Amino acid sequence: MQRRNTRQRTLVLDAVRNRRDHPTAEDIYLDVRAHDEHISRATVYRNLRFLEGERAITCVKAPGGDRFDLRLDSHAHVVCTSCGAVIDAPAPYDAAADANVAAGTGYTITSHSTIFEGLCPACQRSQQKTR
Amino acid sequence: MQRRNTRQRTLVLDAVRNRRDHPTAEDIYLDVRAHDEHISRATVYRNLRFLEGERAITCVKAPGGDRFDLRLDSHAHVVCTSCGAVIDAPAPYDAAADANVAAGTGYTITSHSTIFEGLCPACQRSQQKTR
DNA sequence: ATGCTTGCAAACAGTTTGCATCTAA
DNA sequence: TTAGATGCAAACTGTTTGCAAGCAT
Repeated sequence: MQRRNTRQRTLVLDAVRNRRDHPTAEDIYLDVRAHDEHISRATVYRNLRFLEGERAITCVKAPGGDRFDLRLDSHAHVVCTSCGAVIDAPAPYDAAADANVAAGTGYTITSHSTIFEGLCPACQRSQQKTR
Repeated sequence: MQRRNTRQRTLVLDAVRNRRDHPTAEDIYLDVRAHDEHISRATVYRNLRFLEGERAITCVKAPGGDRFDLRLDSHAHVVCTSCGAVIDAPAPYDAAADANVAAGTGYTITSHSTIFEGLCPACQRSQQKTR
């Protein structure tokens, strides 16, 4: 299998690179559309999966759909339960936990992911107004 | 709003109670179907969400769909990347992490969930055979 | 020239919803 | 009696796939 550098593939990778806010596949699609009016959603999805497989990007499984990220190291995320915003969490990766769970379950653990849930500052403010 | 104890609602709750393996909505639907040939998928989904809202059950966001659980305390899970099995992880809930992330981000953190990924013992064996 | 990639549309999985009917309280 | 609950089918969201045509190598 040969990797080909198509214009579309480059556009998708660049779109992920140009964002720091964990975009959804749809976000990337819209960004790429701004550069190429004819690219299809299928191509964007295929390339996101392809780049994920190549470990050029990673994906975060958030409620409401996958989010993509340039960061390659495992790290936790915070999701706003109101607006859906996703940011990196300032929490260290606990590698020892993987070993402990492996020992306790018999599973082979490759990694773990942690998602914190809460309200982002903006949504905290707008909820105060409402009440 | 009044909560009504319909036969269907009871069947759904009982079905979750009778399983210890984090069933999907479809699993529950099939179990309930065994007792009532005419119950609809919509009713099962509605009742799962309803019971979740009442905090009678919890749901785990696993790849491939939500999994339901009788346990009400926050706890980590292990997902087999090959067969999709979900089990409870023998890992303590780190409440201090919530406070740390809240302090570091300005978010109000309500909780976090951790999902370990790896291969269950059965899939480890079958992968060895294949190679 | 070869075969990986694309665009399109259709298929798909999981879940939710509109609506007329039914039923628990 | 009546508001909440059901069953059915259709809608919906996010994502994947079959296929003929296109393009990187």
